[in-house]
Amino acid sequence: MGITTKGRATRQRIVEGAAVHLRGTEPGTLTLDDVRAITGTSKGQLFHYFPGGKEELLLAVARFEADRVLDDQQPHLGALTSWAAWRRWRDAVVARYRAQGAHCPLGSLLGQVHSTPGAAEVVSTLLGQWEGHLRRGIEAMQARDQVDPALDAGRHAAALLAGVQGGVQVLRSTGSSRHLEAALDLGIEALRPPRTREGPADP
Amino acid sequence: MGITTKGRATRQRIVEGAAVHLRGTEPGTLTLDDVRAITGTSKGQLFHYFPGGKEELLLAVARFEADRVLDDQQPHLGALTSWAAWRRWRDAVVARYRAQGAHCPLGSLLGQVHSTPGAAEVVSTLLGQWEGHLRRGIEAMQARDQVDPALDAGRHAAALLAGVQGGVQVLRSTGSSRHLEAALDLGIEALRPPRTREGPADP
DNA sequence: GCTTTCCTGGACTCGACGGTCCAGAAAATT
DNA sequence: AATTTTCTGGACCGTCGAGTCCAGGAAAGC
Repeated sequence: MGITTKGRATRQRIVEGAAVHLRGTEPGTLTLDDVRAITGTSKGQLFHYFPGGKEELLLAVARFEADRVLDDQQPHLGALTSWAAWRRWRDAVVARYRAQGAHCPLGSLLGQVHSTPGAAEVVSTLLGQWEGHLRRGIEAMQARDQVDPALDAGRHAAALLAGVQGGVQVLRSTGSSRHLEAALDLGIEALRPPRTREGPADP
Repeated sequence: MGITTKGRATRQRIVEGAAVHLRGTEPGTLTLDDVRAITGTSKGQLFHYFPGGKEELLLAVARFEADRVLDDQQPHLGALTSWAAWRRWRDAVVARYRAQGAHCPLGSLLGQVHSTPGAAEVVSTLLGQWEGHLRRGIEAMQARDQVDPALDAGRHAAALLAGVQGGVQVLRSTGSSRHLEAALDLGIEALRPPRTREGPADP
């Protein structure tokens, strides 16, 4: 009564293989036979590890990809304590989504495993964590007197997150990162004090 | 050699019926038999009017819905010439997407008929028109000295559009309009002159 | 070493769904 | 009224893909 090391490895191989395939094609076109072919497994194994079938597998992939989304923005996202850090984060986001072009795992998941119970939870968690990082970043800047303390960190974090999400969506549709960059730049700009737009120097 | 009035009506009935169904369910679950059932038509008619099959039908629905998106924001979106008009537009957007909750036609289309040739064009056109309205609105405000003429209208329009798109996406996922409202409010706020945050009075 | 549990492979079922076909009704055209 | 075109209904087909089943191989436990 337990799971062997070999079993764990196979399960992991399935999830990662499916994730890779999902990154290269439209979601919804993914078939279990695709997964079989890519990961070198059999139907038996698929249903052995994911008794809930395709939906359970997709949800596992969703969790896997959700983790990657924030990881790819680290270490910048976790330490937004200077204007330079914000700049690096902004560049990392643009670079990441430019690179992946038409396929945002989050977007794919949002569009695909939408109405299931656990799926909404995965998305909510991801968005919540993302926004939390941004909010704490803004608060850190406020604590350092580089951002007006009267500014509502929660609102700005929410707006910034929305801008990034929308920018990525437009990027996926049109291939241009113009909106993403505009949303990021103006969103960050809005944090700077209105009087001295350059703000205190960054060591 | 021509199309009869009856034919036109049937075609329209098919498109609208499919659109209604698409608004109430996940896209991708739509089957031709669903459309048949809803619109009271037969397979023969479906392929008579849409020889390209499901894809052509979906594309027709996409165009139909894309028109609705901007129409629903009128007349506000077409005349953003005062702060009050911006406010009305903002309220209209929030109300519209709150009401439709989990199903944004644009979002559905983005996620569904993604990779086809004409689909990208529909989305690009819609986004382009939307952004154009916003840009002209900002320029109109600049012409009236209510917005700093040095401000880059194109960039702000792009960022605002991204914020709306992302806000709607979050709304679809979490059910909360917090992000959408934050993105709209802060995006519009960013247009106001920094010195006099209240701006000239609105007659 | 023997038993029990876990792991793997693949053949098979079965339903769903897109798409085809054609015959006949309804309009339009002459 | 005859004829041609368009419209409509529905039976039919082929495929594809999710999920089942079970038999045999590998580990783990005793």
